[in-house]
Amino acid sequence: MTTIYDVAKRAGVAPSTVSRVFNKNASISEKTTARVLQAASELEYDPNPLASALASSRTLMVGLVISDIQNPFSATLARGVQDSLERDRYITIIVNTDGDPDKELQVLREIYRRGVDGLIIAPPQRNNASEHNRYIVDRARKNFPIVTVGNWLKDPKVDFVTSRAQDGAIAAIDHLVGLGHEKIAFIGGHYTRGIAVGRWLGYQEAMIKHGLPLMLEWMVEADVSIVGGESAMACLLALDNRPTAVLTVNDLVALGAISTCRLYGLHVPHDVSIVGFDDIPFAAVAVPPLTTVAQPAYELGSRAAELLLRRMHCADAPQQQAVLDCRLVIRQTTTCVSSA
Amino acid sequence: MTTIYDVAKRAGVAPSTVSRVFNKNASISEKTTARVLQAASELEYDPNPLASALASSRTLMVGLVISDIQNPFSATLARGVQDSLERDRYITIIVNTDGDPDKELQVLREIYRRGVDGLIIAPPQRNNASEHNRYIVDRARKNFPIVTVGNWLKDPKVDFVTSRAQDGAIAAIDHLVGLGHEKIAFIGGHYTRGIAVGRWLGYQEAMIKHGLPLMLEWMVEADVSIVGGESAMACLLALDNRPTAVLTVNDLVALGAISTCRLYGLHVPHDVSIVGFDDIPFAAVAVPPLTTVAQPAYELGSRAAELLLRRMHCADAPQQQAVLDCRLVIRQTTTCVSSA
DNA sequence: CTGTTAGCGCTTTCAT
DNA sequence: ATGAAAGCGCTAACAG
Repeated sequence: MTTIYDVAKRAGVAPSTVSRVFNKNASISEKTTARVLQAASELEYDPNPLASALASSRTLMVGLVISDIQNPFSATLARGVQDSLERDRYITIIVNTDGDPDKELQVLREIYRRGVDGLIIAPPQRNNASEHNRYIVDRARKNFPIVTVGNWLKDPKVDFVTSRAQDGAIAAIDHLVGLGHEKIAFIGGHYTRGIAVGRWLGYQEAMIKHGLPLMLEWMVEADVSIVGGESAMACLLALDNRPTAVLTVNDLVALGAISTCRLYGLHVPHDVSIVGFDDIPFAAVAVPPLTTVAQPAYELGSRAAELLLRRMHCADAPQQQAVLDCRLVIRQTTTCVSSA
Repeated sequence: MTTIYDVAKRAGVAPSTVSRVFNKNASISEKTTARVLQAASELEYDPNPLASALASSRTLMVGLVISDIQNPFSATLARGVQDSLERDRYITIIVNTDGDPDKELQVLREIYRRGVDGLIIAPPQRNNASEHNRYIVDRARKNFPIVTVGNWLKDPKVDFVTSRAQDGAIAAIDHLVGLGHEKIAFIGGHYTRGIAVGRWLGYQEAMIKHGLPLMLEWMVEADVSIVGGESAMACLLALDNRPTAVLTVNDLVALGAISTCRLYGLHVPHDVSIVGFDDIPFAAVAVPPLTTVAQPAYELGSRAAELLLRRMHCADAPQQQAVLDCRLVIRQTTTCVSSA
């Protein structure tokens, strides 16, 4: 293991000079720089990140908190984060909360004490009074860089990026209404989850706008997974007053819902129209190809990373935010309401 | 920030004693332990992992090298790794290689110099003479804990876990032959990729076993993605002598292949039977539901983590390995060959 | 069972 | 522009 001292000795300079050369922050003469670099390469010197971290309290690590990496949306977002961050030599530590508030707080703590330089939380829990949101805001107020995705914690120290999911949901309902649907249900995530809120609101807003009834039995909470979609759809189909169309909180749920329809001998879209959310890669190759509200998952991640980088450079910059558009992708799970 | 010295002073003991209490490795009297713990909690002491890492060269971090977290198989495997590792307070650093050997070597280096305590590589490149495989084996021989998944580097210092993918591929071909197919193609990953090799071999072995021709034009390499499957299938369909069935290297490719079939007006399974590999969550809800060789992705990950943990505890344990079974899941993308 | 004493390898004032 | 020196907070011999 060759250290900064070895290099210093060989180059005939002080250790601090070597440090400066490698961190290119102070001004060092061309000549010295060259000598140091020469010595370093001869000795195959490789700076030790741990020592550096201890001395400077900068680790070049950032934490990414998501609910589950197995969700394609999260995975794509994670790639967006990682790809942007690695250009600046940061590594990303991904932790899963499984949507459990307790676990979220726990991983948040763990990752924070590990000394990450910043945090991306996608999405944070929704309840602003909750212990972990207080935890997050506390850190942010102490100038610890945090950006949230999909849900803003309403504190000027917390940067955030989000998509216009609410508008996306409205576009979906508009589309459905345009096809003649009036009995439109919504399968949402558990209401406490942050990222789903815009979808709930968009659904409700659009229904009201069109003068359609907001029926409690048509708004069902589900796990945001294939299985969750399956059982939620089963509930809907058990109703006397069945909806003719349903908007779902994400594509996984939509796929599950379609699967249940098939199980019940119902044809999608002729008997039931279904709209998903996210436009994960499988949406396009599903059968029928899924009509869905596309969210820019990768870009949400990369933008979050960019905001975080800027914040880490400059702790007292004004609050940052980025809001990206969603886009309704009409494929083949939606059609005119049947006259039956 | 309260340090180990603060706690030591308050408890009236030496710093090293405090350290011992927190690492529960040495024997400390009940009484002292209690006093230290008391003092620590009063001061809200939280050990600094960075300092600990520098002093002990143990970081409680392990690296997980995969090709792409967006592949559901990798994502599930990653959860298997993370869930097992976090019980022992390790964090997992996930890096993607995108199947690029250069990138693999680069991330391997980066992660290694960060001081991870061990490495899981899933899968490593196949070429044993390649620079990065030499790199891996070198580290392992110097007692750096490494376990590979899906491909063994043929060195006794490298532990590994794999699945009987070859048997799985054989079972798939047996199934197809049982349905009367003789013109069976294979869409594989790029041949240099590690994990795909067993599938190639299984396909070939089974074809030979059944006395069926191994035609070059029926063995096509593709990106292991939906898009890769789409174009590979297009190649197959452009052939004069079209296969009636195809085994694919994974479900993504299978889904892409099915999509292309539909585009060409071909019915799956009546015109073409398709078998996937992995049994990702989408396989079951695909239409038609995908016949596929299920791999225990999560368990591959968790077993890899277990082997790694053991290896990290005991550097000179004998070589470890775990081989898990695959299982053919027959759904609805395979049927008897049509007499047409 | 516990204390003393050196570091781990780098950064960072403070000088010059 | 560069050097000297004092840590960052913890661990690990070694000694007793």
